[in-house]
Amino acid sequence: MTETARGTSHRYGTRPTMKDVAARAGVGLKTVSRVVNGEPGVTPDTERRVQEAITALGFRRNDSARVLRKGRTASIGLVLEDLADPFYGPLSRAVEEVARSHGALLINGSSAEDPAREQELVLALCARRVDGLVVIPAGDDHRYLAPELAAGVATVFVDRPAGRIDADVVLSDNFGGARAAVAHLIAHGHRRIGFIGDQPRIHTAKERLRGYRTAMAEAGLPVEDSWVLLGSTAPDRVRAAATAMLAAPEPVTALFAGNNRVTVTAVRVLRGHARPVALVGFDDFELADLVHPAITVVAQDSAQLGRTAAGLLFRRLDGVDDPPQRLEIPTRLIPRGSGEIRPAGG
Amino acid sequence: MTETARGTSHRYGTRPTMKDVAARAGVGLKTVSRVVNGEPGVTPDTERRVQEAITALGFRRNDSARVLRKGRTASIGLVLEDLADPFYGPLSRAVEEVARSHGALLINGSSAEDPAREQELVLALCARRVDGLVVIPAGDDHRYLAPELAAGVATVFVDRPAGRIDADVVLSDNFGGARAAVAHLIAHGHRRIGFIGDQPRIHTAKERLRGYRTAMAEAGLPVEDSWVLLGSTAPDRVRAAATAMLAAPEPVTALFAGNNRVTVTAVRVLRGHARPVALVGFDDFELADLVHPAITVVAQDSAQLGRTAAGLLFRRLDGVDDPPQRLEIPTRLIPRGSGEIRPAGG
DNA sequence: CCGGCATTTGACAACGTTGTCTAGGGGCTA
DNA sequence: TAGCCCCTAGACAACGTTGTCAAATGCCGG
Repeated sequence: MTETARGTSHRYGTRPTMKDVAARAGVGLKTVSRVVNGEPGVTPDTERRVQEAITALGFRRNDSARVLRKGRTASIGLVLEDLADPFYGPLSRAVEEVARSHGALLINGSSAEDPAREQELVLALCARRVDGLVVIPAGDDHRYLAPELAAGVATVFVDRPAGRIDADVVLSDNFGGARAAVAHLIAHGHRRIGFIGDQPRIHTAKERLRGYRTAMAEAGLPVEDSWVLLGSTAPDRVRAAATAMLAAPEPVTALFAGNNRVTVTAVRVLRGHARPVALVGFDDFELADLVHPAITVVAQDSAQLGRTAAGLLFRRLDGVDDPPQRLEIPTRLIPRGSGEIRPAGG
Repeated sequence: MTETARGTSHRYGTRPTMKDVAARAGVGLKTVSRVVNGEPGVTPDTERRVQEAITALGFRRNDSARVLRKGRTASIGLVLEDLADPFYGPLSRAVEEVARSHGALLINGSSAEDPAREQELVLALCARRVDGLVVIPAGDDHRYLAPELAAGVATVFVDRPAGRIDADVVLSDNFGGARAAVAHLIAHGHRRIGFIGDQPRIHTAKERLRGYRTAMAEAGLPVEDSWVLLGSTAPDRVRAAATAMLAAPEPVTALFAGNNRVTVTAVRVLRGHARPVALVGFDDFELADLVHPAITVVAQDSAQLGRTAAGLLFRRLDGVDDPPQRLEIPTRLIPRGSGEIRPAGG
């Protein structure tokens, strides 16, 4: 394509390197490196010549080569379920903010709740040699990460614990939050309370279910099988289940929704329902206070989860070598009205 | 630290390399490379030995070195304003999905609407040698990107056009959407319509303002200065402005909100207001239909924006070399009630 | 005026991978 | 059985950067 000597010029699509800059400035390679990295020991005059060459050629340091040489990438990976989920936006943003404050970039990927895809993503990030990982697990077996951990990839799990390996984890108080939510409904006179939650394979779903059952048991209330729906929270399925619970001969008088998607679907179902039905949802969401009645929720601070996890990650990267920690972020019951509805005829 | 011969063993914190694997399997370096990359020309028996060594050592290919050698990183960068904004979640997810289907990872960063930070991020991504960039511009001068574009970094701008350079861009029909929204209000009898929007420095805000003015002009209606608020859309500021517009001697009877944050604030203001006031918001948001009255909005399909932009980006990466394109994604007016309110006493 | 020291500069190897090229061995054909 | 070719395998250079070390220069004190 061109017979121009390498090192003096550069072809289209080929970026100029330090060698090119050095040749143009009439200095050595290492001097360019020094200027680019702001290292001392360069005459103002030399520095100016190099800077001019850099500008003229449009040189930009190749971080791949730098990484290869230095061993650190100054980037961390974030694997979560779905960026489009409003719960993860603030979390991701918080992680990014912490990364930024440490001069690191954030690479992220969505697992779509698929364990195989989670593993694929995590290993791809390890191949890029990210310095650390923040993972919201989709799967429940993370032994595949053991070699990476041993090799020094700092890893913090968020929202759900790692499976079958010992690692740092930052969780919400799912159990306590759920228990408080259901206790709240019971305190307002409800005895027949439905629960609609995610697949019990998922830690948060399991914990929230446990909170529900515990609150019921503590009040001496039975839980009928037909009051509990676990599994996919696809709107159609949730709608059908909620409708059935409300249409039963002895209908539930209140619903506890296991996550924000379920809550929204429940609101739509209840809207078309004759009798008032109480509702408490896990996860806060924007506008929960504008719906009528305003929705009582158990709020978790997803940004705080992200901030805490990223903070822990960078402590690890700074060399802190304590045994793996398990941090829990408290949840908060926000009464707004929908949970304070009393059972009809109660 | 250790006198173990390099190449046979590896120290803690040092990952095994192909050389280590080769030594352990008793084969040559290139053979390991062949196995790792699934290249042909390796005996099943040799391959097995290599695989065993890989597993035993926990080897994972170092993509930094690979990138350095091959020139392509199989990653693209996404720079947006704020991941926590619900508008960007689906967009980001869509871009990621397209990237994934092309075997690329997504690196993203938030500019926080700060041009300097946008530039910093973009250049950092270029230094990582991402293959391409999807940028939602915060600034209005992107000449700093010219050397990168010349070097072959494919770049697509989304939501707002690039400033002072010629590049691909994917936009929503902001003008048409705003015009339709305001025309909708006018059709329902409104003559005094307020507009609250972002800083006119931002392209979308400018276009929406233009749509508002055009619709008013087309109906032969004047626009008073006090009906228009531009600039920061901080809730307090928006609340004060909306309240003032409604409390004026000749108050506006309808509001057009320039983005979803403004809409939400407006809903809160109107909720506490005596007279019914019509409202149309730009951007759809979850639960807009559950608020009372349900909020009429101009919906833009942010996922479609992301998909289109990423699609265009990968076409570029595949070598398509047309002149820069400008694609426009249509918006859709979704009447839900709040825009159909007729002016009091009109 | 000379030795020694500090400062600036550059040559060179190394990081871990992949592309190219060549060597060696086994099977097939004439 | 000799010659050829194909298939497997490895040696080596190169990607662009940074760390190490040594050379060259200039300045100081004696």
